[in-house]
Amino acid sequence: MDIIIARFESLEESKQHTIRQAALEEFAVHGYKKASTNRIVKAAGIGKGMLFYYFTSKQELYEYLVKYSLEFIQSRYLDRVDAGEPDLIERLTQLARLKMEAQAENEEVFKFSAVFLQEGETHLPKELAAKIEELKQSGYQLMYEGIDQSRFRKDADPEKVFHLIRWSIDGYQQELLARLTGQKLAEIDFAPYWEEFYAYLAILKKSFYETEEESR
Amino acid sequence: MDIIIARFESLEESKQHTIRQAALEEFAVHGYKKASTNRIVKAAGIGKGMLFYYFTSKQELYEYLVKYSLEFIQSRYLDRVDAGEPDLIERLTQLARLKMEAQAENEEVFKFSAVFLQEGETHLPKELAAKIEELKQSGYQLMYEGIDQSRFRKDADPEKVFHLIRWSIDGYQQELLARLTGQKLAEIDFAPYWEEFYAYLAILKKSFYETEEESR
DNA sequence: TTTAAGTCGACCAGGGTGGTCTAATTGCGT
DNA sequence: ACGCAATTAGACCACCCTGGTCGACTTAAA
Repeated sequence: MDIIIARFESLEESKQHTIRQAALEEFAVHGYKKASTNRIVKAAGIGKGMLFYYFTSKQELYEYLVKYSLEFIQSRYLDRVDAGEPDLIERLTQLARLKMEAQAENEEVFKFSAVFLQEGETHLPKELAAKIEELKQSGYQLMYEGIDQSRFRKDADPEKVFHLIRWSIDGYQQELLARLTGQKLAEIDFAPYWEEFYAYLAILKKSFYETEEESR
Repeated sequence: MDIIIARFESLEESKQHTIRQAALEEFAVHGYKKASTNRIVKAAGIGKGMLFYYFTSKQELYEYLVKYSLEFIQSRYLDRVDAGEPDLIERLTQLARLKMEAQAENEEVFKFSAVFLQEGETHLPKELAAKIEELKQSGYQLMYEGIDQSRFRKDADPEKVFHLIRWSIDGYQQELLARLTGQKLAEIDFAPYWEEFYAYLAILKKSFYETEEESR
């Protein structure tokens, strides 16, 4: 099989990209079972024969895409996070910024990953399923580990404050993404949104962190 | 057509319910196009002929379900909200509680409504599309209108505080629903969750509302 | 000119589709 | 007890789309 995938990998990058994006989108929208190889080749602008020349089967194509996505998310997103940052808001801001950047670079990968994370081990060899679990774990740690909760206001359960801050930031991110549907992420000037975002963060800090002027 | 749907409506309620739930679930999971009438009749335990005896076509079945869901959401959820409540947290709490109750009563309706809200006007006569728009509008008003923002802390943009509180509450609700997947909502004792929820609300109030003891 | 890699899309068998129809059963009015 | 109409089941239909194959054709290198 590697012999065959090699055929795909020795294509010029732009062609690989076209095919990959078409396939990622098809699987992202329809899931494994209902994805259609016919639609993929049409969207990619290649003949049916080529897809099965590059990949022996739908299954193999799917596995290739999962592998590709895992590597992309790892290298373009998770690896760039500074896990040493103890301040929750700083950490989440970093996560948000890096995720947004990675998403702007290849939105389909993230949409597709939502699908295979949800579809689970079906259609996948355990070797790949294990890698997915690894990634999940890794993401979880990046979000929850090594946060200094002593900065939160003392009159509230820090665990809960932690969650409230996370939900707030997720909420903003989600709403922004919804507001931006239809536009190409890569072409958007995010500066004003980051400004807006920082205004929200300032309120979060004022509200949930121990205030410095308390000794007045 | 009404003549034909009447056949369905004069069935005994429990049978109507079985068929309706099977159809709601099928459309909720697969969307209009990919939903299968074969799977519906199998899940409902009736013969193929019956479905097209009660409803002339897949299309008509779909429209019936949309109509049913709109009425359900309106009467079992939106109509029960007290739009006079000016306190944001109270209002959102009410919304959350009523939605949870309605969802426990018929979860499929909510899953299905997510689908037809997203699929939009496709497969629907404008008359029904208009009703959907009405419902959206109505829900929007219930969430945003008549809120007294003067209760928020004065040192932050009330608009932003408003959003932060909403995102927090949505976040909790979403996470709870995720934690509870697989269980029958109707069989769950929500008491401990409400307690937890109120603890979050207390923190939100402490953090985002004008504190009463500021004049100390 | 020969050879081999690359490319295409018509084609295949199989399975699923929404919808129809026949034939059997049931229930009711008499 | 009879007959008629309402109800029911599922075999069946023509059609469409599926993943995958294959032979014909082009290109490029040797």
